[in-house]
Amino acid sequence: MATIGDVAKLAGVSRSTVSYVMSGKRPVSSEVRQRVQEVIKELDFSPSAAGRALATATTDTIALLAPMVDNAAPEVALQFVNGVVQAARRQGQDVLLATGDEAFHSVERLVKANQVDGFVVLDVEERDPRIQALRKANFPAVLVGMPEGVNDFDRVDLDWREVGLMLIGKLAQAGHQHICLVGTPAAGQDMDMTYVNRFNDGVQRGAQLHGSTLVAADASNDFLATTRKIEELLRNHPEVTAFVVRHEVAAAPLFNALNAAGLSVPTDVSVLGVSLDTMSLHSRPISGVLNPFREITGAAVDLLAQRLEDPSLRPRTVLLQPEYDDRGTLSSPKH
Amino acid sequence: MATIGDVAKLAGVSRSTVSYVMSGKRPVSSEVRQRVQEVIKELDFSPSAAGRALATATTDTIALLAPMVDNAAPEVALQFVNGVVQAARRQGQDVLLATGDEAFHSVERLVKANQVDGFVVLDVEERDPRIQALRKANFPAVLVGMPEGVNDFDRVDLDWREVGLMLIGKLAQAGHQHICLVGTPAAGQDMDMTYVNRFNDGVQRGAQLHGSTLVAADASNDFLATTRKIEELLRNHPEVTAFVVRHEVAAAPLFNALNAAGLSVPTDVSVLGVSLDTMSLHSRPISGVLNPFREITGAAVDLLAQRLEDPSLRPRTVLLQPEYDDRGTLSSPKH
DNA sequence: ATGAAAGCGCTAACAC
DNA sequence: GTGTTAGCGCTTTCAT
Repeated sequence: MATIGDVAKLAGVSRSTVSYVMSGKRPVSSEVRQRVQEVIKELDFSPSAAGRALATATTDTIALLAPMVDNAAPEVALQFVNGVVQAARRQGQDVLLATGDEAFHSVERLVKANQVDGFVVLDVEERDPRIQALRKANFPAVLVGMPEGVNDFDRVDLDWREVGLMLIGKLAQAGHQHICLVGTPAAGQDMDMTYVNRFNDGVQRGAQLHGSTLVAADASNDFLATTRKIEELLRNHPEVTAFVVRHEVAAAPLFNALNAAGLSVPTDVSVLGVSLDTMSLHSRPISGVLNPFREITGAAVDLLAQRLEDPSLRPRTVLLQPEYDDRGTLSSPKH
Repeated sequence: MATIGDVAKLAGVSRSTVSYVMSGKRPVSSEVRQRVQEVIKELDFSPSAAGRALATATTDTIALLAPMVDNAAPEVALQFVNGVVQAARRQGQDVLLATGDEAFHSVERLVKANQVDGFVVLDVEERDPRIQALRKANFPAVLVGMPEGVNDFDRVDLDWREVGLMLIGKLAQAGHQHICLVGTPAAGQDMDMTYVNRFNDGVQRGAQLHGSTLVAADASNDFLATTRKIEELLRNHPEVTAFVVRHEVAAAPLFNALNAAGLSVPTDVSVLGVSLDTMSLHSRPISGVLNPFREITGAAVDLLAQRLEDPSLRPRTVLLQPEYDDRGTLSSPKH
């Protein structure tokens, strides 16, 4: 590979001039610029990342910490990962991916080796150990999620509380009194995800506001087990006329159980929830809100990029508001 | 951050000695080694990735090219990405992730900037442009997939032809004559994925061997559309007694259609396919083969690591053999 | 067994 | 507007 020295020699200028032509950080006469650019093309030169990193103490790479806990919906996780990568490239950044345990343990390592300029933290939990590590390292980072009382980091998320309120509100408005929430905090390891609490908060508050009665059905990533849970609930709570799912994963077993019980949607019962896309892979589409993963990841990367530009920025929180999306799974209950 | 110079000074040795203590590339007296290691601990020193990269022309980072085409099953894609990352860490490598268009266009960029040591290529297609780019760059790479006639790269994949043969064989053995293949090559953009052709090959060959009659039903990532396709097929081909799905994504709409038609599995019809895990998220588990994503990604990263050690290695192909997994969705057809 | 010094490729402060 | 040069942090050859 050609180096900046090769370019300089062939163009008959100094290496710094080549550097300045590329960065534009100081004026270069147009003839020289022209000539240098030609040589760069000719030699197919592109600066070595390592050389640049060493000189600037900057890598143009961000780390993406994505635990991808088993319990979370894999299709959702993938969209977030993909969204971050796409957004990062738009900012001229590459993405170093850490998953599983590494997502939790690599902060120190990456910081100490100066391998990345900043972090995007996915699946943030309350009292997340990564927050401590990041704080200690005093390194640019943005959290996707809203751990309580953490106001020294940039945070981005969907306003899950508002989602809960909205969904219950819609159901109450349609006349539903007895609502089943599929996927309770007790359901799995994702109970510590910040969004779960906020969503449940919104749901509780909505029920309080509208005088709805709530019952819960556990959901897991086991189709059959979840189906059984819901069938059990249908037996024990025949008064339930509506279901709310926190995400699409629970939709397939829910429809499966409803089907088996001979209940049709929305004639007999209504189903609302958060889905990933307008098109559904694993069940019929449900009314409710679309997860704005593109907006979330875009905002996260933008916040991080701004912070890299100006580290003194004070922390900001972006709370995206949900929009209701009608897919025909909501109607008024029969009497 | 401390540098190697700080360590050297504090330990009263030269920088090279510190370097050699870390690398073990030349003997160091145990007293000196001891002392140096203490200081390293004390200063919490860890070598700068950039400095090391510049000196060694090595980054300890591999690029993961994961197009994540819309059509592919996202949960499958995620497992592959995760698998590669985990395996890479075991080899002491970090992973730079490129998705979408970037997965196709970043090869030159990453190679020229010397940002990575090698590539893992996911979702390989026949006549994949990345193969050309990689060949031109003459850079270490391993393909997950088996493009025909490409024998100058390491390749790893499940033996999809054998999968097709096995599934049809199982069905034929149970007495099924009329089999529906859900998700044909015509179904989507994934028609160029190398595994699709090989799977279909195996299925065709199996049908030929056992004298089975095949019909095809298109599957897409639209639940409702796929459901309709299958319902249509059930009407037009009442003789069909068994279904084969290429992956779980098609299972949910298939069961949905079967349900609606009042057909139960395996009493009325049998269902076989490739699933991701023993536990199913979106439908009841199906008999067939489990996608050995962990073995595939592990082998891919191992091959790459070996090639990084010794670039002169001649290209190898690893074809993992499928194992049959019984989940109770296969039985003999009624007469 | 250890040290001195060159060099990896780049940027930027300092000349002019 | 351009060139010279020091230096980023590390590895490794050459001396001793």
